[in-house]
Amino acid sequence: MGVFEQLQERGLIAQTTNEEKIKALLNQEKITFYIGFDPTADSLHVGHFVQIMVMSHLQKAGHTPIALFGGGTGMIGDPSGKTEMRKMLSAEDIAHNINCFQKQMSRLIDFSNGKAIMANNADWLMNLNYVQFLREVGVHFSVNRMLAAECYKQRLEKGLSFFELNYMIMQSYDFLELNRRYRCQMQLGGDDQWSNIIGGVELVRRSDQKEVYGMTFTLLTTSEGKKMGKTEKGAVWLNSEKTSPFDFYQYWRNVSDDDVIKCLKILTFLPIEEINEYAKKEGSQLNSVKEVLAFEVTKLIHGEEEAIKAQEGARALFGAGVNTENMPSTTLTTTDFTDGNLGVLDMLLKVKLVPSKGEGRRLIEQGGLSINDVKVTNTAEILTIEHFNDGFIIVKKGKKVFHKVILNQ
RNA sequence: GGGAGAAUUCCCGAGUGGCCAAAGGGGGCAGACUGUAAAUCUGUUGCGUCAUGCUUCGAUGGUUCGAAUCCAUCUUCUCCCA
Repeated sequence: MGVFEQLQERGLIAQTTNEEKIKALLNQEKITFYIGFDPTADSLHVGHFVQIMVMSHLQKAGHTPIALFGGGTGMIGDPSGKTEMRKMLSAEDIAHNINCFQKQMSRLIDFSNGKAIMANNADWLMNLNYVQFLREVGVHFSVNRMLAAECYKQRLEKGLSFFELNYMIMQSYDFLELNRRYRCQMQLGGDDQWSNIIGGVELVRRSDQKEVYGMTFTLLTTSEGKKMGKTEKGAVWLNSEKTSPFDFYQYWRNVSDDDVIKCLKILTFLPIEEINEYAKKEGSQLNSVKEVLAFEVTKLIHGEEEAIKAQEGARALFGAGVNTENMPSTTLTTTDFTDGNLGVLDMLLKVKLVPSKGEGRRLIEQGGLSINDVKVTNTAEILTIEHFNDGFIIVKKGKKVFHKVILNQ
């Protein structure tokens, strides 16, 4: 089975510009392909993870990935599917973000010995001559067709600036440039990038008369159609400082039944046969499959050691034993106390379990807070140093959020 | 350049002088039920030493006993004409 079929079987492929040709290329030749990443934050998130998995699959099949960072396009921001214009990032932010991306990506992609390439489109976009660019590249684009593109429709209702309309052209130009520099033959991306990818494919054909290809993958959405990897607190990040391995693990541990198999296919390297076995399970049996998913995904991102820690931590909390070792924690010192006392509400606020005292109060009133397994009923409850005789207390918020509060005397 | 309209609490969206911390929905949080799932039901959702206190309705000033609601200026956005 070729790598194309593998990707297909895992449900990764959404659209292709020419399925037969791409299949032949991927299965029989060694090609160079690229995926673009917009440096809008200082960490990759789950959405990027899918792209990286695909890169990795293809790299293992002998192809050469180019990770293209949008240092230049990031100066504009992709309007696709957005209802509002993105706020502009400064050049310094972008450089910093790219740096962070590179570090994280190196975990999953082998960049040694030219097995993969990193590029930054700022290298060619920033020095473009406007008139020359319009003459060479601009002539190949039809505004009529661009406006008809699905991704701009939403924006047309709310207003779209010329500034943003150029995003597509710049991304297309990237393909042309990468084709010239690295003989890159294929662009991959999330399904929301389809319009932009086609733009590039057409530009290369018109400008250099070369045949190149594009392919998109399924966006990782929940069964309800929402983008996956978002929580109320924002995105689920791959950076352990922004999303702890424990929380990361818990995110996957808690996906809904309908999404488990899909996630296993897309986000892990488990053999498809094994996944198909899991897919036969039903009902509450699926619960254990979620554990597999959470473990595997955490292992890929944070390493096996962290994954084991997270798993043990979670099992201990939700199971019988009391293992508090790997729980998220906050350390307080005696200076956080006044005369050896600390109100529960203040404590909750200090460890950021709650954004305001009002919310903490409500939490307690509704019976959602326990300390060391004892339900807190009084909002005015005072914690003293004695509560920390073991050196810490276990705070449980709701059913799933555990936090260890350590006292550093 | 000319004309019309809009800006409300996390989001959508009511509210057009006091009864407005502001309807309703979404989302969030908590409780019940469960499988650390989904669905459902219930409560809750500006801040506070929470008993009548404080700060919110694009910004700044003004009118008034009293404004999210009226007036002026400004900012941003949408639409129509050029």
